[in-house]
Amino acid sequence: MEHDELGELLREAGLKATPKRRMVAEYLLDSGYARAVEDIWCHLRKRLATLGLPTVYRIAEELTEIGLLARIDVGDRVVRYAACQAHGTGHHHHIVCTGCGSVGVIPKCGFHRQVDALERTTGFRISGHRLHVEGTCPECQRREKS
Amino acid sequence: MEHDELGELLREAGLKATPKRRMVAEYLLDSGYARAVEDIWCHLRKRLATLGLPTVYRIAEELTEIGLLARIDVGDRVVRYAACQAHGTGHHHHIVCTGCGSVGVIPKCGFHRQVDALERTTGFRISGHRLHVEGTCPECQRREKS
DNA sequence: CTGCCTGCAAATAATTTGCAAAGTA
DNA sequence: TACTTTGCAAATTATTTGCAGGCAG
Repeated sequence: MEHDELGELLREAGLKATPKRRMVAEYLLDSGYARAVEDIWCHLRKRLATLGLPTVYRIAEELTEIGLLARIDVGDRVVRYAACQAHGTGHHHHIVCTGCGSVGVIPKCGFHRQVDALERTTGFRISGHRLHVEGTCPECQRREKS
Repeated sequence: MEHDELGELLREAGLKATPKRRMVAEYLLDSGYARAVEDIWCHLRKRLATLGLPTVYRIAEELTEIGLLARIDVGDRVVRYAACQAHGTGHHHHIVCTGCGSVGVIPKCGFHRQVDALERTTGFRISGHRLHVEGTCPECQRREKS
């Protein structure tokens, strides 16, 4: 038997490697898109009819907690999840296609360089930040031209 | 009579300068805090019992549309609104105190310098971004020490 | 006076929770 | 076996909508 990477990741995090957790993780890892919980559920239900919506909510949160997924907030008040391709590589942000929801990685974040100056000018002690970038992915650009 | 700045702003935007719109705007302009719609409503209702919650929702959105308020998204799924102190001064972001909700301005945003490089490396055409910074405001820092 | 504003009541819609049954290690 | 995970049904909660009456310009 080969290295069951996903299973190990889950168990290391103290989660049991159940089929449903695997399904959700694998679906998003393969897809490369940010998906609403309901979308994930609709898709996976075709394979496994007994999958419950609350379960998908719970799993998505757990997988986000352990860094496997990223919460993507497009601004409608629907939380989406995407495979965090930069899982384990440290601080980074995501760029999301407004057309199709595909997600890219922004590996370097220049913001930390501004933090000192900002703390001085605002008086705030800065504890964290979140950058949301949107645009059009290469594929959707191609589609536009036609 | 003096310059009714707020009234003018509203009318210029094509909105009637009604007392309720003024109340919401003035409350947030004075407060300096990010407030959930329900908080705004609870506060203003003491003065004006007939104020409806849906009205506050509508007004907050309108005032955001015209740039007077800013939508603040703390990550719980409750939309908050704050006076946009940098109203009219162009692109900027906000820093929000996790303790009390007070809001500061981040006048300069270094992100545009990264856009070109990022478009090249990701292939995305970038159309916009949103930076959310959190921290502890000076007052809450003082309070912590005691 | 005319059309924009607003209150109220009710509808949505996403997400959460309780609990008993089922599955993993 | 012991503890985690999950399904289902129902509850929550923020936000939205429809519509009749009210108010600013």
